[in-house]
Amino acid sequence: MRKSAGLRKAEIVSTVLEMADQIGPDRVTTNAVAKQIGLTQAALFRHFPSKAELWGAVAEHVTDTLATAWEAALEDVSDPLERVRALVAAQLGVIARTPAIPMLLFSRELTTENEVLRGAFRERLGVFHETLAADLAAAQSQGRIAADLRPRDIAYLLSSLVQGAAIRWALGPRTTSMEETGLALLDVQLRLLECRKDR
Amino acid sequence: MRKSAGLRKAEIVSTVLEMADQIGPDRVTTNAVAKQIGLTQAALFRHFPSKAELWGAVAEHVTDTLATAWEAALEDVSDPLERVRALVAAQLGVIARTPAIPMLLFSRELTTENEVLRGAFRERLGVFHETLAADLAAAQSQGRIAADLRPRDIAYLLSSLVQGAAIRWALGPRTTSMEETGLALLDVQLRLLECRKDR
DNA sequence: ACCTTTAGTAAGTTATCACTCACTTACTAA
DNA sequence: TTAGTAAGTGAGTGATAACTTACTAAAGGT
Repeated sequence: MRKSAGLRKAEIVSTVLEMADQIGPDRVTTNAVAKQIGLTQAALFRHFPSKAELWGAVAEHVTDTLATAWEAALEDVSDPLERVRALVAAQLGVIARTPAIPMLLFSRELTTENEVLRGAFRERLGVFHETLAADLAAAQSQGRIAADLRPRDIAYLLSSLVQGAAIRWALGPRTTSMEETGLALLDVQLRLLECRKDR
Repeated sequence: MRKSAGLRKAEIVSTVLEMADQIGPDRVTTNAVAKQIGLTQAALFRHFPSKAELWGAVAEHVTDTLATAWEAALEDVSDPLERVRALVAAQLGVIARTPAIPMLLFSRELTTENEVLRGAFRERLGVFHETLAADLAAAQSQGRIAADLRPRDIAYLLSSLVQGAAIRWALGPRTTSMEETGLALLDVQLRLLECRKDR
């Protein structure tokens, strides 16, 4: 029953993420989290001095998860278009495994409440965008995609693809696999990008 | 000072929408709205029996605004690709003029709290998607876009484009015009779709 | 076996939320 | 002019949120 502080902190963070998906981020009260874990509400404040810092830990966990997934996806992949596909696939995978993320972006705790966290998230998404743009530029210099397209514009289109898939899945009945439908759309978009070469 | 019920209701709804954008949907308390308008909190309940019904009126106003904008955009436009562009542009315009919409999609009031409203919103987005898909299919039969693309997939890509632009703008510093950047991306995407014909 | 550390508890406090109700004041039509 | 109606008020209510404090008991090293 009684866990070490480190384990308990991790348990709290992951419980918050689960509940944020199930009932919405704003419904995640300290009481609800404590009950879910099987502790009293006061026990949470032994591990996190305030609810804001608890959300901070959650945000850090999410951004770390994203960064790790990108790193893993790009490992030993050097072909630019392969890297683009791997990056987008990784992003879809993390969101599918952490379905609270889309809602989190718009939650009170991470936007209105905590300007720093909002900045951190934006920065992370910026890194994603720039990485995509860099690989797209490389693909362009190899003549794999049309030269008259701006890499950043295409990167925006690909980022939007992920976000759109996530939104439809988050708001929808969640019957289909977000990862599969997202990847299918990605293939369509990548084929469009490569089309001038094909024929 | 004293307004008719119709005017007051409209004022309350538009105030809620403004404040939802400024401070986030969940921060929009009855007290805050009343103070903003210059009424007592109790006065709101003279016009709306509950806060849930107030949010219902807000959602109805938003969906009506969307439907009207689509209708206006499609009027006297028969060329399929022109219609697609007009639809997406209209969507971007409404969101730019009603910036609370993206947050609203993920707000507690319209998702966790009120399943009916959530369904209404989803249905509206579904109509948008189907309208796009129909015009894309028409463009396809005219040979304007590649025949091996599925209209619904392209419609998803275009919907995602709007959602992505809205997200970046909602989370970002809002320095640039969402409508302009969105339309620029739309042109890029439409050029990609038409490319197989061009050359 | 004992003692220090620390995870956890019980029972609060304060603030704020949506909502109510008895009452008052401003319009309007006869 | 006046009576009726509808908009608006002031002062509440109970529920629930985050957070506090004084205490308890389980680990772990010596």
